[in-house]
Amino acid sequence: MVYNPHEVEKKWQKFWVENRSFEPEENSEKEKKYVLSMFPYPSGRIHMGHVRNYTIGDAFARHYRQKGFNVLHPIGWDSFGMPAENAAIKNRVHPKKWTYENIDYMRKELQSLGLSFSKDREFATSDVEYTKFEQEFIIELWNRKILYKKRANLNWCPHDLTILANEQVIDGKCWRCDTEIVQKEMEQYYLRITDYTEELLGDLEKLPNWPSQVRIMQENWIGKSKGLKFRFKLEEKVGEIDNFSVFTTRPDTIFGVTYTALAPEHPIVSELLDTLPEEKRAWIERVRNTSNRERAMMDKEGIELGIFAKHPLTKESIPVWVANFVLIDYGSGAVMAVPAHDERDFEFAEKYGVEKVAVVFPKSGELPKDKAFTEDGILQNSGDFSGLTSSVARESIISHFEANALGEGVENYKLRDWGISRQRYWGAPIPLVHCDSCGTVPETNLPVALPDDVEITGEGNPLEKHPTWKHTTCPVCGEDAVRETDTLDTFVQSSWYQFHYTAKNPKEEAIGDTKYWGGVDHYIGGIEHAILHLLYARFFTKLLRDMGRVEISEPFNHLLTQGMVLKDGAKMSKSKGNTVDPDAIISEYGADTARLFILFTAPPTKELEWNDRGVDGAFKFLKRFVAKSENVDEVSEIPKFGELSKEEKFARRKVYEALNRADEVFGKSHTFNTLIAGVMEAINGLEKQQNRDIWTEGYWVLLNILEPIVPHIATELSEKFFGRRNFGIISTPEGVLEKDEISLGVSVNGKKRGEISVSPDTSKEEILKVAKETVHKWLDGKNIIKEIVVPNRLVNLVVK
RNA sequence: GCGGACGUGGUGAAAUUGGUAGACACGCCAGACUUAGGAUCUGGUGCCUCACGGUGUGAAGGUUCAAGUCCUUUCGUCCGCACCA
Repeated sequence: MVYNPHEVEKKWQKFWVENRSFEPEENSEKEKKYVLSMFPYPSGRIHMGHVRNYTIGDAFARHYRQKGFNVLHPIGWDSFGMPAENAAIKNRVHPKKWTYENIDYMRKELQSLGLSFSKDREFATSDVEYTKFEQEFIIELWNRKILYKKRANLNWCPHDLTILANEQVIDGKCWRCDTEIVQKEMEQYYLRITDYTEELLGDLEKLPNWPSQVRIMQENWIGKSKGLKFRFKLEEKVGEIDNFSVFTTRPDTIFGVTYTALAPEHPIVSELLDTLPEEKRAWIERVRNTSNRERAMMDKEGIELGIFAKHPLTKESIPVWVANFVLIDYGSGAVMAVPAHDERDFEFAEKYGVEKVAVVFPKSGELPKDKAFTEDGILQNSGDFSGLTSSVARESIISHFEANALGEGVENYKLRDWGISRQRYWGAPIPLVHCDSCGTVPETNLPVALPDDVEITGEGNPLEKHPTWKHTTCPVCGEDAVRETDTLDTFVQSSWYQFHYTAKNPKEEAIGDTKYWGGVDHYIGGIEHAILHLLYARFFTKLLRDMGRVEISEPFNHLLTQGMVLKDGAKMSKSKGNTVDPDAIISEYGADTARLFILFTAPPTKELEWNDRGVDGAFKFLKRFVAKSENVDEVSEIPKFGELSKEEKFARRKVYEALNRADEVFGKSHTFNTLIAGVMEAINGLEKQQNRDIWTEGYWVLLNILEPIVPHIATELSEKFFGRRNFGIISTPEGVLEKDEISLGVSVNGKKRGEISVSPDTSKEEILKVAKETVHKWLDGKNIIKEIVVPNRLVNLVVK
């Protein structure tokens, strides 16, 4: 038989579509498996990263179907977002048209890979039905006060009249028009993710099947730190304000405070602004207009406000500064500064000649002169706390503050509330209406759909500029009112899409039977989503749970983060010109070759270096495998065997070892490369013998193993020889894995000196006898002082 | 700076978790069969050595009968976060 991938692949892809082969069963008694690869953004064409992502997921899905599970393996489209608007600007094509044409094209591309997706459950997040369900959630979140409005500083491009995300600001300039970005205070919508901080942090421990790397990244992102929060009383009131609070993780250094510093946005600064000399005011304004990211690159700078606060313990007078390194949205936007024990404070104090007071000293050695001593040590010059170690002092000082009502031990987090409004057209409208008499109220007539007749120029928000869209009536009082023109961050859509797939009709139901389908059993995607998407989806799951919509707290039971696909050592990208087009590979070699290469070349979590020769090797393997079918007979069950030769037994053993490895690989290690290697070993074993029954049995089993990996050719061969009866659970015959003879390495003093072959039931004494004969040359004239026999492994003789 | 991962042949990688290092492939070498086929098949292939043998998992130590695997130090590569008080 000659391998003709294109014919075979076309045939089975057609068959699968016509037979609706991959729809999950309803009301099934079977155990479920939910396999999901992260859905793609419909950018136009699939790339090798997609091929890898969906091949891995498909292998899981097909494996579990064979094992008798009811498998949900869906696909959808993350179809809102900026690229559609950029395409609209560049090519004067409507975002909707561009998006849905891309989806149609990419759907065909994915189909050509033979992926076993449910057709019924496919949807795009820009579908108006999806928008409607999402808006219902958003309104409930608004009513529950999880969604709220607040003013905040944002990156504003004065030319394009739009807010930019941090990653769209390049060197302080707009990525599109190169205009200097300013910070603009605007009203934005936020989701109160900080209400769930502790749960998001604590539940990471309930995710043992997530890579620890991802859990650690989320933990760092949440950024919990423990410390002391206390107030500095101002010596004179500023307006109505007579104090400000600070947070420190180093209460043990509190006697070393020589100044305090406020963020430029701090209320005290705003209150004093008009009274300050022109140059100081200008400096504050300038820093306020600088993004956090840029502030981080600036030198430490500040100005003295001319006001003083009282140290809570020493009662000394402490000057109050404004500094560019103090962030308004962490802690309370103010810090106590200890230049002797903090690098930033040190740098600042050096620059402005502020005094440094050392209060923590190293347990051994000298205090450094040219830098801050930031490690723990022993306290001195610290009143009653002198002599304590830093860690003890931290506890005692916090207790002292609490006992005297001066402050309290608190936990602080880096995680901020999630800003979800975007001033863009191609997104889900926030379904709120602003009414002069009723305030901001939810729209009752959902969905709030996007208007089609828009002009997209990149300047301003097209919804804002639309002549009629935003004008509506108040759903409460019926008077004229204005729609919210912000749309939702696209991460909102991808935070709950995994539940939408459980709906058997995605147009009618937001969420289906999650009692049955529960969380995703295998979630596969790129490590680049380690924080944002995966954190937001975890958050949204908890929200939906609290709204009574799902029964679970975590959406993804098992997470597999795939490595990147590289070419010539670098990530494939158009700008580098090192891309490999999946369509070209499929038309040259077929989908099965592409799938086999991708799974064989590297374990899925590692980077995969694309290698044309390797692809060729995968193709050759399939060709050779198909050619070997000449040794196989058509049967409807596995042949039975009597006495077998050594080679025949070896071949059978290799075949069943591969079968057992399949369970290990799909269930635990996910190293498909070793599974394929096992299949290759089995074929090499089969080739060393001529028994047609052994070949037939081997083919029966190996096709079963290979079907999740190379489904088209495996199904074709299975149909031809076995009527596809071999796609199910195959048990391992008793004794087939046993060896007649085992080989043991023989070492003397840990160095390998020989090898022996014995039958597995050979006694330890006999093994030692043979071993000693084999390596007698190394034993002559020496005394054996220890004999170690490791069953099935080796013999080690220790001599002197 | 902080956090994490990883260093094994010419290349991609294995190694049942402390037990015969380099499975399985790619490449390369030799041969066979062919005559234009994406060829195929057989054998060989860590390094040094004609060989006996020696040596070998980034480097250096250590623990152990035994270390790619555990510990210490060190060098290098990659990733994430980064003025978080």
